[in-house]
Amino acid sequence: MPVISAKRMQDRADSILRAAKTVFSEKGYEGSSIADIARAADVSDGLVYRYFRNKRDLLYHVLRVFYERILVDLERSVMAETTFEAQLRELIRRHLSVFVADTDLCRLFISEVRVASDYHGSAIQELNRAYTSVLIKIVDQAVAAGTVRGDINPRLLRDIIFGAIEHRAWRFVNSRGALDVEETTDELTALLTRGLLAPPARRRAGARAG
Amino acid sequence: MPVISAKRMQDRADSILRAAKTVFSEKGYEGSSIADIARAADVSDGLVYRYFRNKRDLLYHVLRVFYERILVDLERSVMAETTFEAQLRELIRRHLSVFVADTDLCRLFISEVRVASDYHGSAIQELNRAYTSVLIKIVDQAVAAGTVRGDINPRLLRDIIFGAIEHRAWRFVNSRGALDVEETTDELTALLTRGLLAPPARRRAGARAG
Amino acid sequence: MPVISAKRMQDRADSILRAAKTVFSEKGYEGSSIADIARAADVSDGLVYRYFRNKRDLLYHVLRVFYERILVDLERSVMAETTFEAQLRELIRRHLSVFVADTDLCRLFISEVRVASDYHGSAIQELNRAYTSVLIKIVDQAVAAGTVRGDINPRLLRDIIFGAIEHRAWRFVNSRGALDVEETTDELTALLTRGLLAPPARRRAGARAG
Amino acid sequence: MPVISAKRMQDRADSILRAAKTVFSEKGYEGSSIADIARAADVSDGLVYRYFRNKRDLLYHVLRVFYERILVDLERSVMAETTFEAQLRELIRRHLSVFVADTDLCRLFISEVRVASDYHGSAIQELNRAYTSVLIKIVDQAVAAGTVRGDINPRLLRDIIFGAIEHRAWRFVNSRGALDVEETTDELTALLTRGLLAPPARRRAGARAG
DNA sequence: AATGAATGAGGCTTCATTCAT
DNA sequence: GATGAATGAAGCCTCATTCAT
Repeated sequence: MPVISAKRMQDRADSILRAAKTVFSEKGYEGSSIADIARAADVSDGLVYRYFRNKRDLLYHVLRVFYERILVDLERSVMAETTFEAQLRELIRRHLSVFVADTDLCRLFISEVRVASDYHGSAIQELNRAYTSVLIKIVDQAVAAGTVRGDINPRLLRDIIFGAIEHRAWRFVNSRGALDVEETTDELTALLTRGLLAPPARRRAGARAG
Repeated sequence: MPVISAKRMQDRADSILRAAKTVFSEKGYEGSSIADIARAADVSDGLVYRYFRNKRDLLYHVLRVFYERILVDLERSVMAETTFEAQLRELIRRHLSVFVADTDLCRLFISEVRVASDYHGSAIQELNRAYTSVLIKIVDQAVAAGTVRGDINPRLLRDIIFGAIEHRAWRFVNSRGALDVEETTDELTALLTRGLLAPPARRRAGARAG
Repeated sequence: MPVISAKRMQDRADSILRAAKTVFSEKGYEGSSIADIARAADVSDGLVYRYFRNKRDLLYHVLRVFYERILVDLERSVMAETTFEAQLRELIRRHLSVFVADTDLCRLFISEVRVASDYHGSAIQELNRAYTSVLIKIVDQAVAAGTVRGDINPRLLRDIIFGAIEHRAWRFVNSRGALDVEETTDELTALLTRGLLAPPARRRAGARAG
Repeated sequence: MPVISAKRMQDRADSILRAAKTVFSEKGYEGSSIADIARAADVSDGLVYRYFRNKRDLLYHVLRVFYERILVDLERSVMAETTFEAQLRELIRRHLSVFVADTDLCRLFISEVRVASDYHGSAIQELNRAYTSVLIKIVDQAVAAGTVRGDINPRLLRDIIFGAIEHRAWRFVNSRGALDVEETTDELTALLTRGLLAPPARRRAGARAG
């Protein structure tokens, strides 16, 4: 017989988690204090420790919830597309959207977790792996189908795409500018699929004549 | 007449800067204390404040020196190449090398500075801009020369390249694996120039016949 | 009509008391938390406060039970001996055995209670008095019988004996060595009854002659 | 060039040490906070940590100073006596005096340190050993000289004497009664040297005739 | 009667920064 | 110019105790 209902407890935990998400996002991990979070959750300092082992644990839960949210439907919606290019475009669009919608959490992840010594091999890394594995999968399929060149290293490609998006989104976000998700998606997809180089001269023959 | 010579002052400042670089690199910004740095520089705590406004200022100076170092010759050595692809390859190689050689400083930059609210518009950002502008320049030239497709957005390309390298290098660095600079340079250059997609079928016809 | 039977209440109290004994013994008073004890007793934190006023009260009850246990039969078994020396030996043996068997409780008593400001005049002190009074009694009888010198101060003797045993046992206990109860009993009894000094020379002369 | 004179620093350290001695003595180790001690020393909390590694270190320094003080001249003054009995008496007197004069420190030692897991093998234990070794020495000499019975175990005797005194003094101290050092010294010395038992009857015959 | 969630004070310790020397 | 002693504000976390359920 719990003293308060399970729902009430869940609410409390959620409330602390939400508060932590907000505070961490705004002030960074080191810059946030448990007292800040407790105050934001309208809860006593001590209660935070009933629901989370310590400050670090709280951070991980925040990021776990985040990852679980962005993972939902990712694979399904990407695989719903039929061509490699459409799949790639969908993945890029979704990932850009995450950055636009959850900039602060992305920053948190980048600046506090990926850097951390305990990241390698952690549950968070596992979620990250699950997230990026969707890309690996579509590239493998496309290589098998002959759509994508066989000398492509899927893991390098993964780093290119996620690194590029992260960088791109970050810049916009921090310069407080707006990122046009659709346009960026198109440009990035085009660049990746077709490459930088102009087509061979014979196809441009007409242009040369002009 | 200064009580100590200007040269001696410069030596002191350098010594503190060097110490700060080491300590920050090893322990991160929050993890380092002024006392740590002063001890490493064989100087009193108080003296640090004569040369640098505060801990944050010290960090910025460390990164400034770092940037100035990696900027040296960058433009010259890239422009020394004659084709766009060679220029791109050179830029990628150099940037990958920076990550490999100065992992800790890169981490410092990524986790402590780019995140900071005072980064936008700062002197550090200016250096970053100077660093990345080399890429913009070679792309603009290549577009003008018709080597690179005219619909390429040079700023997007910049984010792709630097984002990709950062991501790639970071992964290797944190998984304690070795990053093969030459191989990664080749793969990344190839991917960016030629794109992901396999050439049109008619070009493969010959191969198929073989 | 109580909601639970008196017996059940007693069981609960006993269970808490047993848990407290274990936990206090293992971790010391300050090192133990009510939560520790409640968990060990398989009971809620709050219930502890229904049976005991507070943490301190719990400690006193633990020690009370301890004292009551070691008091049982003490007087009877000591008085069953017929000579003073045998009575003294029995008392020493039993007290040494308590230290060996219940080291942790003894430590608890020494370090947490005897020191406490509320000890003087407390129920625990009363039990301690009852315990040590057995010694006073046999000494008084032996003095009356002429077996023990009349100038002996029984209270000083009491402190000597209990202090000596405590000291001796403590040393062994903390150095993780084994204390030989029988040997220590013999030596201590001999020393106390016969004193330190060698017999006068003239008595040794005869011995030497014999 | 120290910022403040060495003397000033020593004064600070002494002042903190004195404050710690007082506060620990009054409230026990666990009951004292660094803030209490800093306030008593009229110093900031942080300064305590410049002079002492941590709270425990502070406790050990307090006890070290104490031991060094009571060790001074102990051996010299005991060995100045010529007979075993006089030496023993001197040792007992001095030790009783320590308890009377420094009750609180004795309590501190007994309740906080001897109990501690880090006592065994510590510097404090070494000081304790030095202190008690004086007794071992005079007993060994007396045994060699034939004054003390050869079957006496000097280490057992040490525990008897120090245990007895500790117990005796403790009781008085805590009952706020006054301990008569001279009287207790005499009684304890007599008891230990001559033993409890009345002399054989034939020797009392003469006394009876007297 | 029993629970255990909730409180909130308080503990130890660190450290950026200042300023008397 | 240089020192490093001194400050004091936080920070994280624990836990005895209470009280709504």
